[in-house]
Amino acid sequence: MSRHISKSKSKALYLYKKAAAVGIQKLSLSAAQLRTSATRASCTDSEEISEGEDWYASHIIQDKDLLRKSLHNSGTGLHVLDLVNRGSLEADRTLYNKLLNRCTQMGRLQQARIVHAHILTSHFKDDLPIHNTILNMYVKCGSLEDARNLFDQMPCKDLVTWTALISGYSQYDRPQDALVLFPQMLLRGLEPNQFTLSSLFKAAGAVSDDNNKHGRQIHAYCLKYGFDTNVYVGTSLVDMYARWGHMDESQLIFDSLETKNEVSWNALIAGHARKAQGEHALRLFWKMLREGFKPTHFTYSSVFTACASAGSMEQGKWVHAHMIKSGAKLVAFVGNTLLDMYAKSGSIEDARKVFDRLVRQDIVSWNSMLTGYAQHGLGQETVQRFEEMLRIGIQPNDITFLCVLTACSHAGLLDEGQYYFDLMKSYNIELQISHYVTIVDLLGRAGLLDRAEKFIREMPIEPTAAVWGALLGACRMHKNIDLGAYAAERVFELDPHDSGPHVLLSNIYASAGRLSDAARVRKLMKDCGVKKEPACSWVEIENAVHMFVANDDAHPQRVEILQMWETISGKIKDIGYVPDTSHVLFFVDQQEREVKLQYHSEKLALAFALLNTTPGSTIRIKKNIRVCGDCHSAIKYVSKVEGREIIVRDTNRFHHFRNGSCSCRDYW
DNA sequence: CTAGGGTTAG
Repeated sequence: MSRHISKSKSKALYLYKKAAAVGIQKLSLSAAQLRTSATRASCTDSEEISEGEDWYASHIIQDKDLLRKSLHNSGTGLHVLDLVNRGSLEADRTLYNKLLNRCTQMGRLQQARIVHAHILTSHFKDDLPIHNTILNMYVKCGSLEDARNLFDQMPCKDLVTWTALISGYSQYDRPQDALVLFPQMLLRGLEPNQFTLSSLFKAAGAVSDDNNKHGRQIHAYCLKYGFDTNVYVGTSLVDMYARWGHMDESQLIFDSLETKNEVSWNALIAGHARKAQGEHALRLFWKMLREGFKPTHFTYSSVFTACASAGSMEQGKWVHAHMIKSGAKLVAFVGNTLLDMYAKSGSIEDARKVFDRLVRQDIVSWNSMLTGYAQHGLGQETVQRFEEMLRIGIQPNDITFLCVLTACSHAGLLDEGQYYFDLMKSYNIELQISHYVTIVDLLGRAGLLDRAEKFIREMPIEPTAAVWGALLGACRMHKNIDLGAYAAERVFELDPHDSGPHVLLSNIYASAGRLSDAARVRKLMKDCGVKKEPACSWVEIENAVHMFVANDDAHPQRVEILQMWETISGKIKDIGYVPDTSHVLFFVDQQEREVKLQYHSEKLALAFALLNTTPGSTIRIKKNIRVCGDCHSAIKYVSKVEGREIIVRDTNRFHHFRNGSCSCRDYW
């Protein structure tokens, strides 16, 4: 008996080696690679292999229960192949499926290749379902190269084969590869099913080619064959249109869904959140609850993002309370968006509380927290927390450094900024254009305009419009006309459609009294068809966000708002406020200029907030462009005379006004 | 055997 075993053992080993060799060719692997795979497999699965040896020692394995028990252990269970090789075990479909599933679940590519090689020597070498499973396994292990090789080598393919590869490409961010497979599949006479279509829509949502041709064509196909009633297909359609930014169509498809689930709602809500339509996203969230759907982590994550973009902390708090009641754990993926919501809607303290309560902080949590400190102008705090992060061994990434550099720039920490820029090399972090922009900003804000220009000239990569734009901004701040005009020219060349540089340059001229040059730049901007985004401010009062544009005369409370500003304006002039008209570019007399200034949107929002909030409460205003010098000065005085804390969120930072001064120390 | 939704910067 024992002689028989040893004979069959050597024969099996010979076959296995041959099997591996055949597998090598089919898999386009070198023999060396496969040997490495095998070695690694035995290393990582060493426990199982020794366990396998024990089994071998205890004679022939025919007991199926014992086999099942072996597969219940952790690891891929690869050692059972040795038993097959030794002739102690018959490899049937179930066994191979179990091994393949195990490799898939654990994402073990090396072991997956070994099982594949083994199958090629068995009588399943031409079996279609088994090969589909192998293909799926490679996809789930993240190796689309292995998946594609196998796909190309399969003489017979069915719908599942094609769908598995299409879904692989769509999941791993190769939408074009997924989309080109579809017509090829149709040419071979195969028709898609709901699995194929939902993968294709996911892929199509990630590309926006000419008028989204691919996605729309597949949508038409889908309608023709009636697959759109499937909830997966329907949801992927909702998501596809949402990713293209076509929220009306997305909503239309959503409304037409016969069956919806929480994923459908999430796709729609996330779409609005991505487009910064926070109010809309929130309305949908409450509607989702009313209709009896249970929010998931995905939902909360999108809703907090929506609140962050809308700056609506009050509603964000309600949603937060709702999440706490639902008993959901504060995991990083959701917690990070919650943290960001508090930071962006003005409460760095609450953001910090969320950070401390997270189940586990990841790199995004740290980055969000640092960004929060940086945007609130807390430069020292940012640097300290960053140092703490390094001390406890958290590996920073490119975004971390961007936060820290931005913080240094905004807080005027010149030396620290340069030090951290150099430090990036020792953390092996690739310097990106945004890091260079921040350094130009850092030098420029500090008034070192020549050094900033020299830095740009010596950059190892080609400067972009953003780099010159940072220099231009610094020139405006320090009123350097010549260099500013030069920087502006570079920006016009590199990005002719941005209104920012035109506005900045005309501001530079205007503040130097060169009003005809200012007007010339304005005219140039108009002639080139460059459009300036209208300036707006928002303020949240009792769960509703109110919007204001400059010189708003359509507002229902218009008269009261203007009266309120008159009163305030008088009060702050009494304690020293002098309207600064240099930020206004119109050819008007002094009196009229002052009128224009008074109606800047943040002033209207502030007056409205003073009318509609209780005395002493904090006022939070959001702006879509930078606050002008005059408004900044006026708000400082208002914070003093009214005894209010006023928090203004700019496009890139926060201003905390309290008792006559601002957290930015007039440096922004 | 094959399918859909979520985070940080600028």
